[in-house]
Formats: sequence, structure tokens, C-alpha cells
Amino acid sequence: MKPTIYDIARLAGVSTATVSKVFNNRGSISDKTKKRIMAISEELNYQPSGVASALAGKKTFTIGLLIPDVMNPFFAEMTRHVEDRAHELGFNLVICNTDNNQQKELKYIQLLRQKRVDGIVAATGVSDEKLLKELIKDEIPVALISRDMSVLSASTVLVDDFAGGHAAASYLIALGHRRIGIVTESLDIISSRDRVRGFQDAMDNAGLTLAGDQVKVSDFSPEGGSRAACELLDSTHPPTAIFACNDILAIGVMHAARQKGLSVPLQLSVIGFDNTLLAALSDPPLTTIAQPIQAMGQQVVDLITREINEITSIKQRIVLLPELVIRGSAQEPAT
Amino acid sequence: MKPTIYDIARLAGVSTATVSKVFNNRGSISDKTKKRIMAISEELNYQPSGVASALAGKKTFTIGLLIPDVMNPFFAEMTRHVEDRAHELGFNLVICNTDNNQQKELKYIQLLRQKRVDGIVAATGVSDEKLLKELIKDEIPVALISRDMSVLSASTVLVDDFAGGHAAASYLIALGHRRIGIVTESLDIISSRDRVRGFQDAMDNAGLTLAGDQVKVSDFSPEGGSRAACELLDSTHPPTAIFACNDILAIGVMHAARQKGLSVPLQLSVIGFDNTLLAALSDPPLTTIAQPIQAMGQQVVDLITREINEITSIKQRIVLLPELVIRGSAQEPAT
DNA sequence: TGATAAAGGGTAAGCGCTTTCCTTGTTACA
DNA sequence: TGTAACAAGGAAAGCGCTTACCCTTTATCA
Repeated sequence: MKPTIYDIARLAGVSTATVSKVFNNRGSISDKTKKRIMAISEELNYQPSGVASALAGKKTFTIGLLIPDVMNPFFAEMTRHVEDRAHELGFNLVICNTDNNQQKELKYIQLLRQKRVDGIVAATGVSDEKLLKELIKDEIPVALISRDMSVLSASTVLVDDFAGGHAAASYLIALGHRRIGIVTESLDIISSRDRVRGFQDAMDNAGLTLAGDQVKVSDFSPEGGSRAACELLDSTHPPTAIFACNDILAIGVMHAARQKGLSVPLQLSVIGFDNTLLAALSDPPLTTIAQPIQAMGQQVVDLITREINEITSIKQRIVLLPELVIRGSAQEPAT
Repeated sequence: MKPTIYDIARLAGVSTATVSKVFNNRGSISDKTKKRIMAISEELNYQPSGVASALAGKKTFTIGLLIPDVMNPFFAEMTRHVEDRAHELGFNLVICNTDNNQQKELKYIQLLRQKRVDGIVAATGVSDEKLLKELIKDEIPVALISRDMSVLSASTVLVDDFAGGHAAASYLIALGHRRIGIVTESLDIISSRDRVRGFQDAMDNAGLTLAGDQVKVSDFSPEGGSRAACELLDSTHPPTAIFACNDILAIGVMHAARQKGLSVPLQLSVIGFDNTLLAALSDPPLTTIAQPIQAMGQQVVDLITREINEITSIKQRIVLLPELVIRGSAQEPAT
């Protein structure tokens, strides 16, 4: 059987209180006793039961992470950075792939509540407000990453999508592009909408127009991106550059270009968003707007652990600035 | 405060035993009482405490997953499939990114033991045998995926790497290639070695020789793949085809080719291994050897839950066959 | 009709920790 | 020398469940 604190106490000739104190660095225990207890624990390979100590009033040191899908490189990176920081602070991560499906989300949240996780980080899209509100009423800390839900009083970390779209447009305009198309995910998604809005704004400022038919909505897949790009490219006045609202779509756009015999970036410039690993791997490497995903992951964990440790209950809203990463998929338009 | 089983019992006018039985579907409780208890629970939004029930002798319904890095698409996919199956069976997954670093691995294993996870799935490379052996001695079920450690008596799911390498070679040979190079990760990794061996074997069978200098070892990165490919391509008799031991490397190889002005697949055929999402996204789409990663994830969870539920304690070793996925990166050599 | 079993439910002892007082022996200091 | 203060450690209640038994009813049937 696994040794318990009683075993250790008995063998060390002390009470369980003492053993507990040693493991938690509390109270005052003599060095001699400490050493003895540690030695015995070592010998028996004793590991204090996290479940018992959680029940006895401590935390579970577990955080739940709700994301649509780890297979998506963006969320894989997010997961990694969140986990890294959590681990540094002594927390474990249990991951939940919701597929943006409300049913699954509900199921996961229930499970996480039963598990008595100390907090939940949500990056998931649909999230019925009701669900999350209940969590908050339940007093379990919730923090949002990469998704804004202003109705919720929860700490949030996000990137300035508007600025990102703006930066993308500014760059293309500075390169000399005048006819620019956009391929975006559903505009129901706030961040997509903001990216397009930011782009639009920069175009307006430059006195350029963005006709409605220059904005194509696609589902989230490279094929979708290809299809949308084809429509753009087949128009009478095809654009010389395309802004894709995320890297996956951008890759689809590049495929479409190559299929049509257009060279990227010679005949068509492409710029993406997110700067996932994909961007560096694509050929030509993708110029894209980088989300500071590592910083975001770290921050969101810092925020939620602050609440967990009751250092503060003040909700923060951190907005980070995206950054243009120039690689090889955009250049001056051919004359 | 969160309601407890006592609250429910009191409000329903029954004992906690009854409530417990209702939630666990045990004993015999009248429908009327059941309904009443459920109604009250619903109302208070009661969720039985997993930590209490775990302490009281049940499982934690948690499985630990040890992988090198979720950012790696292969492991991201593995994580997804493992999590899917675990979730179906009512288990949560806590993920641990070990970076193949022994220290981190040790730390994670300790944490997982404290958490009293019901089992651990390890896909991680280094794994000091000692570590895992201790787990097994500790009676916590361990299952291996994609890593063979025959010294360990643990259930294992893996792919037949030898057959995969063999298939890759056979395909290239059938296409008419005679001079073929290999770019591989460190041969210390068993699976890499087996892939090369399988490849070698097929070459031998075809009466072809694979000179030692046709096998380049690279670190795990596209840049590494590029470098290795360049060496191959710069030789006096450059190969007409290159087998890369995983998709990431294959992408590096394709970059190198393009850099050298070689068209893939016209002037150089490339074949990868793993069939991660990357393969479909690359341009040209990568012909590669697919690991049945979904099936593997599912199987490993099935194996470990079998042990957890004490259905059996017999260790199994499941070897799945990889499969050639033909896309666009390989064709007949130019004449 | 009396014995018996099944249905419905209760009692209470843990599970392995934490933590709030306590107790006791030392030390320091006026 | 008396006492306050501290260091070292112990007793025991309690965290929220589960479960092995046990106790009533009520139905069953020879």
C-alpha cells in the first residue's frame, strides 16, 4: 500500500501534525526532526496525497483550460505557454477540447467543477454567457484569453485585433499596393470583425476604398481560404495583395495563387495573422501579424493565480499589441 | 458556500448514504426519492466533490499525459485523440510537456503521483526506466504510446516503423528512383532507427545500395532538415529522391530544394513520415507515411482504462501498421 | 398465517490530510 | 529568581464523500 502520513509519523516517532508541518513549511520544527522525517519519506517514497490535502481545505493546484481544439496550431501554442507558466507556479493543466460546441463545453465545465479545479481559463468561442456566469457565481475564478466577453466580469487577456488589421493594411499600402482583398473567417467572431475593421480603417486613412466584394468570408480551413482567394483572383480587377485573417487561411490563399500560376510574392502578396509555427514553415515563409501568444498565456495564468491565491479579486483586462513579422510573402506589387 | 451532500440530504429529508447512492446508481432507492434528490441538487446546483469521493476510495478519473511538446503537430494530434477517448470514458487529461528533459519529467511524475491520477500515458522519449519502473511498483498503471521500452512491463501501442520505412522505399523504388537519400533524426531514437532500417531493407531487396553518406542525421527542425538536404544535394551524384524521417524534416528538405532551384516533385521527390496536418498544408502537399495516430490514441486509452478498472492486468503490446499517403511531393524521376 | 425475502433507507467508520488550539520545556531578562 | 516569550511538537476535529452493515416495512408464498 501507499504510505500515508500516519506511517511516516509513526516511524519518525512524531504526530501527523508534525509531518504535515514539515511538508508545508509551517510551524516550527527542529532541523533534526525535519531531516528524520524527510529521510523516512524518501525511503518509503512517500508522496503526500493531493486529494486528501485538497479535501482538508487546500487547493487542488489544477487549472482547467477550455479551447476549441489543440490540433489547431494557434491553440497548441497557447496551451503550451499556459501550461508552462502554470507548471512554474505549481499548477497542473487539464485540457478540454470543446470544438466550440456548447454541449461539450457544458459537460467539461461540470467535470471541472466536480474536480474542484482552482480556476478555469477559457479561450473558447461560444461559451454561453450563462455557463461562465454560473462559474463566477460559484466563486471559481475564470479568466478569458483571446476572447472578449465584456458582459462578464472576468479577467481577460487579448490582443488588439483592430491594431493588427491596421498594421497589416499599413504595411501593404506602404509597399505600394492599391487593390487589396481580404479573406476572413465568419464576421460573427469578434476578433475577425475587428481585424477587418482595423484593415478598413487604414485603407480609409490612405484614401483607398475597400469594396464589399473584396472581402470574402470563409470557413476555417485552408480549402476555404483557397476558394475565397479564387473568387478574389477571378474578378475583373484582381487584387495585388490579400490579407488573410489567420495563417491557415493565408496558406489556403497561397495554394490558390500557385494553382492559378501566380507567384507569391512576385505577383501576389499575402499577409496572414497569428504567426503560428505554420507561418515560418510555409513556402515562401509567411509575412504575418504576430500575436504575442507566449506573453498572453503567461499573463492569463498570472491573472488567474492571483485570484486563486486571493492576492486580489480585481478583474483586469490586458490588451497586448500585435506585431508585424516580415517574412517572404509580401513585397512591392509588380509594375 | 458550495452545497455538500449533507445539505442535499437534509433538504430531501434523507441520509447522506441515500444521496450518495442516487448519484452513484447503487443500492435501491425509490423513484420518488430519486426525483426529489435530483430536483434539490439541480436547484442548488450541487456537484458532488470529486476530491472527497476520490479520498473516500474511488478513482480520480484523471489520466496524465507525458509528451515532449504539444506545439509539435504530431503530439498535438496525439493529445487530441487521447483526450477525446479519455473524455468519452469519463476521464480528464492533465498534460505535461517534458521537452524530453529528465528533470521536468521527474517533476511531473511526482506531481501526478501526488494528484493520485489513475494512470499515466507516456509518449516521452528519455524516460529514465527507473522512473517508470517506480510508477509500476507504485501500482499506478502506465501505458506507452509511440515509444518502445521492452524492458518495461507496460502496455504499449506503437506503429511499425520498420514497415513504414520499407513502404517509403518501396514506393520510391517503384516510381523508378535509384539514388535516394535519407534525412533522419538522431539514430538514438529507436523509431528513427527502425525507419531507416526498414528503408535500407527495401533498398537491399531491390538490389540498390544506400551509401553511408546518403544518410544524413539532423536535429529536429526544418532548418536541420534543410541543412541535411543541402549536403545531400551538393554531392557529386545527388539523389533524385529524399526520404525524411518525419514531416517537419521533409518540409525542411523541400525548402532546401526550392532554394537550390529544384522543383519538387519534378526534379526531386520527397517523402515524409507521420502525416501530420503539416503534410496536407505544405506545397506541394507532402506524400508521406501516415501513422494511424487516432487509432493509437484511442487504443492506448482503452488499454490503460482497462487496467484502471481492473478488468485485466495483462499487458498488451499493440503494433499498428503505417500507411502510405500519396500526395504531390513524389513522382517518377526526370529522365 | 407465519416465515422469508426484497425494497428502501439509515448508521457510522473511515479515506489522508490540515489546522486550531494546547502543552511543555527553554531562554532571556529585569 | 520569577516570569514572559518563544521554540518544538501534540490532540483532535473536520473536510465531503463511500460503503459495509443493519433495520424496517411490505409483499410473497407455501
